[in-house]
Amino acid sequence: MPELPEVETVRRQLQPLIAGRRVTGFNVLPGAERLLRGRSSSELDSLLRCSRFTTVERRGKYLGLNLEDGQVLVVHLRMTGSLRFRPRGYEDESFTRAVFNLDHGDQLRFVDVRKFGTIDLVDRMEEALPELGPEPLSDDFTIEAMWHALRGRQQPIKAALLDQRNIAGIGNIYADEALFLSRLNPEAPAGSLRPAERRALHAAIRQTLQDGVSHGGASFRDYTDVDGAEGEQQYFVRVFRRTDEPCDDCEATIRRIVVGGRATHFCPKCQPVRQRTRKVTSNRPRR
DNA sequence: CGTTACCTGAAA
DNA sequence: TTTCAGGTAACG
Repeated sequence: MPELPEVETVRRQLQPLIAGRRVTGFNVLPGAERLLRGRSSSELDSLLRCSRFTTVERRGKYLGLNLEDGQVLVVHLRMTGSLRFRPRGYEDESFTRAVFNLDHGDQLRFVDVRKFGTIDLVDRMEEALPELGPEPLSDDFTIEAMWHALRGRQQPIKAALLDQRNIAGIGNIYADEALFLSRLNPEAPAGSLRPAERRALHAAIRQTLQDGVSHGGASFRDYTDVDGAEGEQQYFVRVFRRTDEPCDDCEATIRRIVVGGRATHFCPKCQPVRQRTRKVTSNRPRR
């Protein structure tokens, strides 16, 4: 569920809370063993015990919790996961799947209704990451870098934005929002964008992700921050989950279709289908 | 490329 | 009761 802005919100909150804190124990609750992807709770417990957290990094939708001995705890929240920092004596919470006990009795809890989330412990963060495209909020995410990731692709632009190998961190909310802001039809072939459209999309991606971070992420259902609080970005969306509501800009009715297997929301008047004027000539091989 | 599976609860 | 869900990997 959480996308780049939600994960970045967690990163920013978590780092000052756990930096310098020592792990006194770790355990996965019964029925959630898959979270560790084949490793055992006791194995992780012995590897983590007595180590101190330092900084927290983010790459796409992945969090990297660095430990002073060089290990990195790589966490992916998937659809419903959340990391919660809870002080000593805080009440138990439903759907807690794993607990990091910290010094002074505080806990870092991994709460995840659907149990899709993952936790890996590695020596370098990259070891736990799949192939990921550029960071859309970094300085090197230029229009050219974006186009390099999209050119030659026949797939719908919506699907291309969701593919983490193209650009890291965009999910269903921010893909729909970025396409609305740039007035692009979600089904337009990714490789068909003209220069003006590329510029618009690039600006829209950065704008919508930055807005999401500014508002502490979007809580449509399960997302909460490190304190269990909701974000505010859901109050600012232009199309996401606003099916049958009037468009803010033109009053046309927002539609919901399925693109690349995902619910897709758009304004048919602001984001019309355009005639292709430029053929896709090459398919860039993916390594 | 699109579809299915992974899980569980909330909403329709 | 059925459908749907901020994600991704594994299918065909």
